Amino acid sequence: MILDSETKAVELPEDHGDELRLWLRLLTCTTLIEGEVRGRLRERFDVTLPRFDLMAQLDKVPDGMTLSDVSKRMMVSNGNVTGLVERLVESGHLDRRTSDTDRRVQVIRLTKAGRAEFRRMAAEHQIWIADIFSDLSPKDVRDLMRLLAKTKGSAQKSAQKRALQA
Amino acid sequence: MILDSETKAVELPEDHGDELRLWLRLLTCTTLIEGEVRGRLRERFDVTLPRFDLMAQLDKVPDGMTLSDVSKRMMVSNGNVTGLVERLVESGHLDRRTSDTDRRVQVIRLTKAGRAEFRRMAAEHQIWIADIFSDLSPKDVRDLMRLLAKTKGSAQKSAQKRALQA
DNA sequence: GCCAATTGCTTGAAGCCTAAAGAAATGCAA
DNA sequence: TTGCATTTCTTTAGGCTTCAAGCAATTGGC
Repeated sequence: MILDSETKAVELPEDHGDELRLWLRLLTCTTLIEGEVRGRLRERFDVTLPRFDLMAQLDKVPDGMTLSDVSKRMMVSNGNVTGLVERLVESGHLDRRTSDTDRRVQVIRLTKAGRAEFRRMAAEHQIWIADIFSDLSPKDVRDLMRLLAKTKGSAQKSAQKRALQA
Repeated sequence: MILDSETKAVELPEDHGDELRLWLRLLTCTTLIEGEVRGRLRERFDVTLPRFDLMAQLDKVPDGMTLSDVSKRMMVSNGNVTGLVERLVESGHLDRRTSDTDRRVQVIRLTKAGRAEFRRMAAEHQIWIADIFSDLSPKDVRDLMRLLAKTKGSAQKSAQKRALQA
């Protein structure tokens, strides 16, 4: 039986196994690397990965960000950020104040000590990452960057589609 | 100042920015897709991603696996699996018994209902994944598979190196 | 100015996750 | 056989994470 592309509408069971295998491999890579980074951050600096990630976001901006901004950039829920920030303020890494123009808004920044601490960690972190990817050639890295950009776009489109239906 | 490759030993600050950017992009892709899948599993089947993943592992083997096996395959801690299994046994998806030959070992399997439920979810899940990756050509998929395999190998090597030092 | 909708954040309940310590069973070597 | 190391799993403490509900402040339409 031969079918042309128009016939798709009848919903034949297509083969989607390749995409599934790709997704599982992507997930494996990320889990593996994440675990490795988490372990090194812990044993070397006694810091958790989420704390490090949050500080990384703040290091990019001198004047701080709102909790919502952090939440969007880290792609985690608002409530999650509330707790993380709480602990990092407690430990003296972060500085938090209410916005002058909008009293709902909390602006957080790295303290001087927090920034110094982060820079120290980030320097090593970058070397770990380079080591983890060291078998990849510069071309591999470029190709991966391109393909992952395409993947990201595709995933966002798909997510967008679902969001509209809901 | 010109330096040849021999001079690396003096530890010049090399440029590792590309690898870092690659890692962040990889992480973004995974987080994005994971969130999407988590949301769909929740709204469509009221199941969590870890539960689904655990059931996926068990669906591959008819005779069940030990908790340690599951733990290794899912790349999560032992204690984590203990809790997950507990809840899935409670809900009737899993069957658990102590090994006949080694009383330390717990063997878990999908129940009949659990397997049916999983198959139902997996069928849709696979379509979601295909949709999420739908902008990628077959060649893109192949290339990504290859590059991620290389990445996985590289990361494992790096992790291995660290494990030996410790 | 007033009210409804929206926005920014927090809280609470439930579950996920890790690292570390501990209990039970096994295996192996003296 | 005895004793010690190892393996398998559980427990505990602490932290991360989501979702949903809720509160407070702001915005926009009238």
